[in-house]
Amino acid sequence: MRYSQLFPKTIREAPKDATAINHKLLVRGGFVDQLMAGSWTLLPLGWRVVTKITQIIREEMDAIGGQEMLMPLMHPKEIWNETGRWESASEVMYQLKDTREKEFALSFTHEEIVMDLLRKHISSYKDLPVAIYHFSTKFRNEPRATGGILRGREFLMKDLYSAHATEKDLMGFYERVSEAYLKIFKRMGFEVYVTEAAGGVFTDRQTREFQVVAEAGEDTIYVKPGTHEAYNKEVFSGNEAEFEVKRAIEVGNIFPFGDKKYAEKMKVGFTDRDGQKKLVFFASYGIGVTRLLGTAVEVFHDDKGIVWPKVIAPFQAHLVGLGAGERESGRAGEVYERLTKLGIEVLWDETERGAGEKFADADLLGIPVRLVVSEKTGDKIEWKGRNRRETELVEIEEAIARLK
RNA sequence: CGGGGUGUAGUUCAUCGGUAGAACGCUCGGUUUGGGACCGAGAGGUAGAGGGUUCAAUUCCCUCCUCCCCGACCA
Repeated sequence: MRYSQLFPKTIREAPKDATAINHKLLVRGGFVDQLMAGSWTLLPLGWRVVTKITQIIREEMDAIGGQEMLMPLMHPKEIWNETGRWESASEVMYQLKDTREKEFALSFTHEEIVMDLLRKHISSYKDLPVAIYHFSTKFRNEPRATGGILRGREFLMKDLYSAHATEKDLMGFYERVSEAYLKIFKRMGFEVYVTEAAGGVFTDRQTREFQVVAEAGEDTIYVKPGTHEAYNKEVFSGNEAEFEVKRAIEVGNIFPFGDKKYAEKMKVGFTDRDGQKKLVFFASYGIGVTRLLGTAVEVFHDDKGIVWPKVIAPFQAHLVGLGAGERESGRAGEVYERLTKLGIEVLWDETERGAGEKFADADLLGIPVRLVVSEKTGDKIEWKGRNRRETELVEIEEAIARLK
């Protein structure tokens, strides 16, 4: 990608009202654009990062047997009435009418929709278990959208739903999902804790939250030093002296509903091997995809900009040509062509701007490796890790080899 | 929803009862090229909306709206 063609360009100053770091840096870098409170466009750079994040999640979901699909975002009132959530969740649910006065909800979750699918397509114990997931937009009537993209009224989420013939099978899978979630967040480089928490409008049962340690977090968790034992402040009832208090961002949540909460109300059953009609055991599992984007910026940045972990960076290398001789026809162009042909994602700043501006942009955008070609580099190329201070001069072949 | 703040050029801000100005950005020309470089020229505004006071309102008053923060709320 040539910087001259990238939409949009970086912005020098952060929006005046922005206080959250993810808000300032993502807007300045041109990763996101705000339409209104709690509502954001994922611009090309931001979408690249989201694509990386969703791919990591997809790999781990598929690895435990999840099947990806896509469900609608506009739901009929009737299906929400089946569980009573048209009323009980009305505060978070956007409800609307069409011109014929038919009532709809904009999706804030999909349990009811999945249950409807299951009762239509599941009839035997042989059809179970099932684990289905999708990435889609969630609409939530947040009384107060805040924290940049961390809490929106419209955001991307991965939600997984599983149905099982027995509670034992459900709990076994629940643990597998829990492990997969930890793997996902660790792959992204986060310090993550699993906490028990309250289920809100989703369930009366205790649920499990995945908390990434970050100052900007809205949640307070108690962590036992040297262990993975952690509790959300909401449900903590231990000896505070034995724990460390940390701020954290909730990036995932999993709910083992069992056969009562949804299956009973929506009559989702199957015939077991003993010929008996039984209800399915059900669970749902969510990861806030756009929240992870914001969380990454909150956790990985310095005073100059973002420092993306390699696995979710929008590009792997930021190539900068300095001086008139290093633009379109120069060596920078050759390096760009070679890297691109090898399938390495490169952002090439081939503009006529000054070095300072280009470097400032490279720091802001946070691509893991900065490559510079200039008079000073001679036949070689300058390599600088975004998380390093020092630069090094390496052979072009060496740089290419490292990026492969 | 309660409390606080905010709204003027694309952005960040200044101004002030007498019809608006800077910086950055943008356009054109030129000089530059290792940390947001420089010179010259230029475009760009219904001062959030509505109402009121006044000879005159961006400025004072009222209402509404926006966005941000705190709280309540929250997979």
